[in-house]
Amino acid sequence: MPTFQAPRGMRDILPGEVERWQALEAEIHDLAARYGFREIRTPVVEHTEVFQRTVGETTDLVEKEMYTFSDRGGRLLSLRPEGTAAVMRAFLEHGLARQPQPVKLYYIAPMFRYDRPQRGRYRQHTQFGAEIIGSPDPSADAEVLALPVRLLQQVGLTEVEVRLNSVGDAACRPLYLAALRDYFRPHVADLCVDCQRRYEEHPLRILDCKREGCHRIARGAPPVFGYLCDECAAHFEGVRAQFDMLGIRYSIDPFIVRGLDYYTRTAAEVYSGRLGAQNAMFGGGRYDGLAEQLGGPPTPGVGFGFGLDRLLLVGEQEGLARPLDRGIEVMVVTIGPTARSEGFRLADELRQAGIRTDGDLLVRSVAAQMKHADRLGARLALVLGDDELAAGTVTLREMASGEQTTIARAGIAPALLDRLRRQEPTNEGQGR
RNA sequence: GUGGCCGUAGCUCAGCCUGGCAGAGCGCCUGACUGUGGCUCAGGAGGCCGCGGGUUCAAGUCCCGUCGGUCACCCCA
Repeated sequence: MPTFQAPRGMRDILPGEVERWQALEAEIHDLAARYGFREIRTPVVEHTEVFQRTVGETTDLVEKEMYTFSDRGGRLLSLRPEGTAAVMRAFLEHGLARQPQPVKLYYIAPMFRYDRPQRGRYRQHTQFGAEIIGSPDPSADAEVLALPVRLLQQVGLTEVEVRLNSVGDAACRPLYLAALRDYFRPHVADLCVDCQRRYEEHPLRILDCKREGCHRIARGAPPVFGYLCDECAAHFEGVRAQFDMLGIRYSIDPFIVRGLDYYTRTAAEVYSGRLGAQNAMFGGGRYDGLAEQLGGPPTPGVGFGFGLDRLLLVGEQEGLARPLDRGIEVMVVTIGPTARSEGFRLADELRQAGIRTDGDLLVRSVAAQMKHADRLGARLALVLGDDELAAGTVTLREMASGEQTTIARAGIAPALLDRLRRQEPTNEGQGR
């Protein structure tokens, strides 16, 4: 038994699984570029306040899920639990408002939350997120949210439905909260303890409660739509119209509330039936007040966060195409010390020519080297012994057929390259 | 943070109920006459039975704790 394990809720991604990540990440970079998004990388750690002031003091995320510590200089820092606040911080810090507007940014980055781990919920997970900062128009909402939808379709998950809602803005939300309090007031005693607290702090969240009792009461609550101000109502209509235009399926769900305080107007989520309890694939929305909460000028923004660990879990269950691993193509097999040393030169030559090549690092017998070539899935073995050295040749063995030919040592790299690329397996050579 | 279930070799698991020498398959390594893999055969390495404590003549097996995983709650991606 190893003495150490990875920290709870965190895991190693080993060869075999890592290829899925690489393929997915490549797909995302490509998708984001096609939609005109540029990548941004921010530190894994931020000043704790960045999240406290934006995500909300009373949210679970800030209240009990952050990895917070003070560094040796006495600064209070946190591992980032989500991406949007950090991106906005960077936007403000570097004056990106002076770049051509709107600014379209995306990231693939690890997030940290001190949760109780289970399948699909990790203390370190990776999110793909994108933000459009600088446009208040509904088309911006539809355009960022199209990204995760297209990604899902692209990886083969076509049965996805976006759930949409509007949570109002600074103008109309207070009215709605008041209306909710009015509605829940006579029911407070019947709500769960959490919701009784929510009644005081954030009655919107009661709508989100999954407890049967609370849910039954919440079902009778007045829907937000009657309370949206004209601007918010128009915005919501605009987003819907854009979704229709793009042919993106969605449903209206007045119970989508989002667990982060910075959201205004648009709120969106997508779930998967394949994920058990941890079923949210992505969530997002508009956050027009976020920049001001960070001390910046009023700046509209909209974005989402997508859980890639969960996407891969679903993809695995759906049996989606497994990316080819980049195993070796050629194994150099040598006999005797002189050939062994020459074999190193040969292997390196092939590698520089672009061929995935391996050799013997254990001074093994020819049989063992051949066996190793087979285990690693090499297509060709190049046998090099005293005979070949003397003749200036190499014995080439097709592993699949066992067919052997003698070829010249000189100019071998181009010859092999041609041979390998000419009769590539049909599904190789695309999508990287 | 709450409750349930589960931790035995690198992997998948049997053994636990009913305490008595730690096992299988796969994988890994070596060999089967001189320089050739896959199939087969033979051999080998590898386990503080997650960790700690308790009960017992004796604990992988029973009890408690703890760490980790998992399911649900909660929360969320």
